[in-house]
Amino acid sequence: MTTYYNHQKIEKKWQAKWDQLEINRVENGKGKKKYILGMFPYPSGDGLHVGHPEGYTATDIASRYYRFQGFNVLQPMGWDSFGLPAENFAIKEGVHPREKTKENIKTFKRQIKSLGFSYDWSREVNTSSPDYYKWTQWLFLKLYEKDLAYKKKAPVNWCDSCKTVLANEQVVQGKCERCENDVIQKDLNQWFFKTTEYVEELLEKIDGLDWSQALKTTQKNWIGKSEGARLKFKVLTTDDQIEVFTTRPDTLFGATYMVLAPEHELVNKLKGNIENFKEVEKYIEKSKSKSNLERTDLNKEKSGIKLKGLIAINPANDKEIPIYIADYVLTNYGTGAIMAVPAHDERDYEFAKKYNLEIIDVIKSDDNKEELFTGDGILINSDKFDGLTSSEAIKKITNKVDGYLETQYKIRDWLVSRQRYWGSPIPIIYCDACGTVPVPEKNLPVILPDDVDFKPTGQSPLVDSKTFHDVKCPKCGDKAKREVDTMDTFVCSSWYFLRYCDASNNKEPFSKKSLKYWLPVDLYIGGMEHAVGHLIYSRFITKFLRDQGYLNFDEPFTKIRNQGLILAEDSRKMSKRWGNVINPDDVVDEFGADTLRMYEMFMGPLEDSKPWNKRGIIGIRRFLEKVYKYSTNLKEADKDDEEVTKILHKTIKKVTEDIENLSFNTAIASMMEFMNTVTKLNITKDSLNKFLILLAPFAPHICEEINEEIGNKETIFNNKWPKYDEKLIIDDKITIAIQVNGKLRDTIIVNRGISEKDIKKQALDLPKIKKFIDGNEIKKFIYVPNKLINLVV
RNA sequence: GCCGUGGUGGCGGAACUGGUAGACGCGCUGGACUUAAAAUCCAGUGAGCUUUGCUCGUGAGAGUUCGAGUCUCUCCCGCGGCACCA
Repeated sequence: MTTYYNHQKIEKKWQAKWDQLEINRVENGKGKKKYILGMFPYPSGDGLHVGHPEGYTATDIASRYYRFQGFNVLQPMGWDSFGLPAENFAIKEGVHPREKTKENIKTFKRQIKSLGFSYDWSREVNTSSPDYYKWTQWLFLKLYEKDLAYKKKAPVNWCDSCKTVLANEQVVQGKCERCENDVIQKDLNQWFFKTTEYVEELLEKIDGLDWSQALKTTQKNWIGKSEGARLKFKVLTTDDQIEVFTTRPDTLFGATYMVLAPEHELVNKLKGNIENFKEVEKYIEKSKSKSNLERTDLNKEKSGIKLKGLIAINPANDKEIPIYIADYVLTNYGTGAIMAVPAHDERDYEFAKKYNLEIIDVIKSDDNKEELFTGDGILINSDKFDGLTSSEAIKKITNKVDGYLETQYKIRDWLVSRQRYWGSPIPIIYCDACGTVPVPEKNLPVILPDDVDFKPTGQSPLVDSKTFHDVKCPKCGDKAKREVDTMDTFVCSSWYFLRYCDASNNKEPFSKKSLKYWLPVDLYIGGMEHAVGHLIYSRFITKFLRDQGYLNFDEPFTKIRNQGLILAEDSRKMSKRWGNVINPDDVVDEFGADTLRMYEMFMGPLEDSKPWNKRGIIGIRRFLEKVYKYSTNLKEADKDDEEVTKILHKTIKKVTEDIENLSFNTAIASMMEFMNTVTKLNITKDSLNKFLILLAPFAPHICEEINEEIGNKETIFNNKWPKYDEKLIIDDKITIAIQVNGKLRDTIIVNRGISEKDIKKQALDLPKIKKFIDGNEIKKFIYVPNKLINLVV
């Protein structure tokens, strides 16, 4: 490729100059603000992926644009640098995770810097540095103080390949998100954050946010609210009761049997009453051995076993009904037991058919005579409740049987402890005498020790560290032991956006004042994969800190956009396995950062996934060459002719609006149109300057270079964003489309504002139109001013 | 299954509240420059046909309308989320 401009030279030159001028440095509290944020990367050993520059270019364009508009813009960058890959690398290669992480960050930083993003690097954060994780530990202590961090023995997700527990959010389709190993359930004593404390607010406030519908529903589904009632069923000849949660108390008269989860405590408690306990035990063993995936496989036939000798009483009609256990009932949702209404629930219906159980219709379906009807309707066979609608009956029947209305959620508390090394230590000490004792704030940070063996054994490697593990109790001074688990890396990333506001504060995690000025984040761009993890956690932490008086807003991220995946040329995901990965370094080398930035923005809408196309990059490079060539050879006009003025103002308008809407692809298209128009013409230097400012957020290096070459003294980024004049965009001559019966037949050019009478006359005089009307009577004449005419004959 | 989202040339994609479908870019075709090529520049480029022009055309089918890529209904397909959640 011939190069008309030397991108390697000028991009380096301006990056150094901007650094030297510190033009991207921002101060707290100066004028109107924008906080524009891209999700900080995990600095992996593979280096930057072309997906990173996509989101980061988008935030950079927005940041530069708002600076041109006079805003004080915070656009920071940092490293989400704790985590498993560095530790696994350490196990394999014997390099300490700290060293490996340091090296990776260095590579990432070089790569990111080569793209010319306008970050304020003085605010760089690094979650694995003690200056940072000190405050992650502080956050833990604050949550602990308020009982929102607690330790509990519970069935948890365990990945036997990663040798650690996982949060629910890290289990995808029953598999470990990281290594795709089957996740198994284990009863372990683990630390949790009580996200459920804020569940109602987390759900409710989603609607008010400027997020994509997809993101909103994903998060709502994850929270999984359902409203229903809690009802109790007596178990005959015992003092026990079975509690169930149901969303359909209106169908209670149709409950013909009950089902317990195999793990339900009553099964063991009442084993003396169960005549076939041997068989039952066998069934329980069998379902325990099934993986999560098997158990939740929808296609499999339901199985279960009757608990012989146990009879429950339907509280609505005092009927005796049998009790089963079946693994289609989950132990960790609701009460782990259900009332089964086969006439009005698909699963119960299937089960009842298989085991020949009674089916009683209690809701009249509209018209169909099917046995199964799952909708709402009018009650029948329900004694005095007959004739009520479902919604009326829900309350009344619940009241009658002394139940109560209840809301259930799918979301669980956040499991935050991990049995691995490369994470923030949990600031807790266990003392035989005093119990669980939090590390006093003044003793933070609890430093991650070096005398450990990284080999994962299922216990945290910190267990082996003499310097770390054995400690004095802060309360009584006796021998005590530290908590050896570390925190989930998502704890670190749940508050990093706060730290940027005050990144070098060593007295507190952030000053209230700095948060008050910068937050909430005005625009947050990142991948959709964080919909249920990071974004829920950050919202939870924000609400918690608000309630503790540290900040004064409810939601951290007012507006989120999720950049789409960049696929490989073969439309598959880029992957080392397929050998189709594009390295941004190569693209920057060959075409330059400006070209890469603009190409990624030109590929399509930000939120769509789109395939890479090597040829497509050339189009952008050609465009930039054209701009460079044209600008540096410009024969200045004294005055712009009308056509130039018009296209310039049109372009200003389009680019301005498109940046605000993050429609970067069409903004670029309009700048190309501008160039296509003016290359044949001479324009004034003033107009050229304006155009260069429009382009500068997209291609900062080349615009800065041209700006200098055409004799402007100051950096282009000291300018104001150009304004457009709507009046100058309007054409005097306009093209009117002429349709006959809705079909385009001709167009005419007329003066703007022509009267309906005049244009009708002109239109009817057109030979083509005459031909189509052909003496027929005109039934209707439709005129859309300055646009079109439709003649109906 | 439920929820969300999308389906437009050879390709990536444009089209504001219904109003000239295919902007912009890639590719392709022809031409200029060149010994030649690359690069660059100019022209063309949805399909079909009986080619001054006409017909068809935005996943399929119906509807509303003077007029539908855009609105309504039914269906098909892709992508993403949840999924035996009671």
